[in-house]
Formats: sequence, C-alpha cells, structure tokens
Amino acid sequence: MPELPEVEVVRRGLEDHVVGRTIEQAQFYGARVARRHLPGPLDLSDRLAGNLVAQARRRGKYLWLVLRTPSGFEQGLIAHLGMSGQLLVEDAGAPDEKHLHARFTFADRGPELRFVDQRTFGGMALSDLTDGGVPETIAHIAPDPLEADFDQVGVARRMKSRDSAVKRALLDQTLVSGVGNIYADEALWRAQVHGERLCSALTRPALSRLLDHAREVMLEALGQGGTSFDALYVNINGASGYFDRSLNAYGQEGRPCPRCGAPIRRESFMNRSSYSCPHCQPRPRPRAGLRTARP
DNA sequence: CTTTTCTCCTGTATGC
DNA sequence: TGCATACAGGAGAAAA
Repeated sequence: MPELPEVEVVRRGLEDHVVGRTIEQAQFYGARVARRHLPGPLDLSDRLAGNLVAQARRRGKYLWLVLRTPSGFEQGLIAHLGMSGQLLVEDAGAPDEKHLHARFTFADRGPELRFVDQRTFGGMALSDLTDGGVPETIAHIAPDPLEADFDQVGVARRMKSRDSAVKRALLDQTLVSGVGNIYADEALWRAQVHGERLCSALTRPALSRLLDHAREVMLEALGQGGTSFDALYVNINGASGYFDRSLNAYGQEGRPCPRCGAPIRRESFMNRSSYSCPHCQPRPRPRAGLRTARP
C-alpha cells in the first residue's frame, strides 16, 4: 500500500526517467482513472499532448508532474496511486498489463509511462498550480513531515485540540499528510502509544515525539525502497522495496514484540486492522460517561 | 463546524 | 469443486 516512502520512490523514478521529456500522446482507458478530471478522459488526453514534463513533485501520498506547454504555461498532472496503483516505465513493446489504465508516449520514442491499477482507487487529473506550486485540487492536503517547512509545533497543537483518537489524527491528511495504516502503526509502536488514546489526553511534547517517530520510520523505509508485501507496490522498474522486513508491529499479529516479547495483537479500528504491543501500548481506560456497546 | 461512517474496487485467502 | 465471505485500505462524500 503506497504511503509516503513508496510514493517518494516512484517520484524519484519519474524524476530520473520522465522529467525532461515531451509527451507525444496520452491515452486513458475507461472512465475511472480520470474520474476526478471532470471534463473527462478525452479532454485530459487532448490537454497533455505536446507538454514538456518539467518536474516531478510530491506532497504526502500525492504525486504531480509539472507540465509546460510550448508557450510556457504550467499545470500539474496529479497522480494518486490509491491502494494498488503503479507508474511503470517500460519499452513500448512490453505486453499490456491486465489493469492498464493509462499510457504515455514521448516525442523521443523512448520508453512509455504506464499507469496500472488493480483496485482502481487511484487516478489522474489535471489542475492549475497555486502560487506555492501545489495543485489547487489538493490544496487541502497538509504538508508532510519530510517537507522542509513542516510546522511540527503547529501540527502538535492542532492535534492536541482534537476530540478524537490519535491514530485517526495521524491518518487525517488535512492535518499531516503521507501517513497511512502501516506507518501510523509503526510510529505508535515506537512512541509506545495506543492509537485509540485521545489526542487531548496526550501532551503536546508527546504528540511531537509521535510525529518525530512518524518522520523517522518513513525516512528509514525510504532508505530501503519502501514497504512491499506483494507485487502491488513496486517502483517504476517493477522492483519491490524491502522495509517489510523491518516492521515491528504492522502485520505482525502473534509474533513477539521486538522490545518486550509480548505477542503483537491485532484489533479492528476504523474498519481496518491496527497492530500494537499489548504491553508497551496499553489500551486507554474507558472513561466514565463514555457510551459503550452493550449486548 | 467537527467528527464518524459509508463507498468505491478486485484479487487472494479461507470456510463450509 | 464451487460458492460465499472476509480482508486489504486511501480519500472524498455523506451522515450524524
């Protein structure tokens, strides 16, 4: 599942293999991949031909190519990988993938760029750029912890004032972007905090330390090419990352906690799975007056 | 306004 | 063997 480190690996691949090239033709197959481009896939295709790819940028889990027309007008081609999206650079002769949704050919007749996505939660769209260089349609996405001007003090303060579970806040992309289920669980394990603790029950320094852990675990994962459980996340060359070997909590149900040896537990939270150490990350005590399900 | 739940999608694993 | 069900989960819409 591509989160910040995996998306950054893809961005670097695009920087190396696509930036500096001119799009000859962009084709979109089916309506779903361009569903967030409201004028539709044919309009998107028309607008892309002839553009120079000037930059490959990222915020959180969003990627965008800065495209430049011959007259110098710039826009952002946003790509989100969703759960299973892949951007692949391949020779034109390579057989079409089963879930191929978009194909870009270039004026230099070099390798193609393809968007492949099994579960189609991902997509592409064209957007004007704001003064800050971020596409308008993702202006609501907060800066991620790897950005130079990430306002950690401000984020910790906003978290402190939230009346919700701390894991929910970590996953809220309008608060801090780039963190998904895997790195949220890993950051909480490192911070020794249970994800269902309320934000307001933690101190601002503790919230700041949690953000430090989120940044550090994502940086470490980036250094190992990201986390791959299967062939659904790969870099633009189709290769897997290997941070899955370094996971301490996520997906480790029943295995000993690397810190204390207690078996890692799996719990359901927000209709997905959360993994934590029952000893290092005790559940919060139910508060008086809190409504609980009763059979 | 804030917070939570629902929905989109398909391949894989599991149970009867 | 076949069919039903659970699960993976990001993000925006809808509901509370």
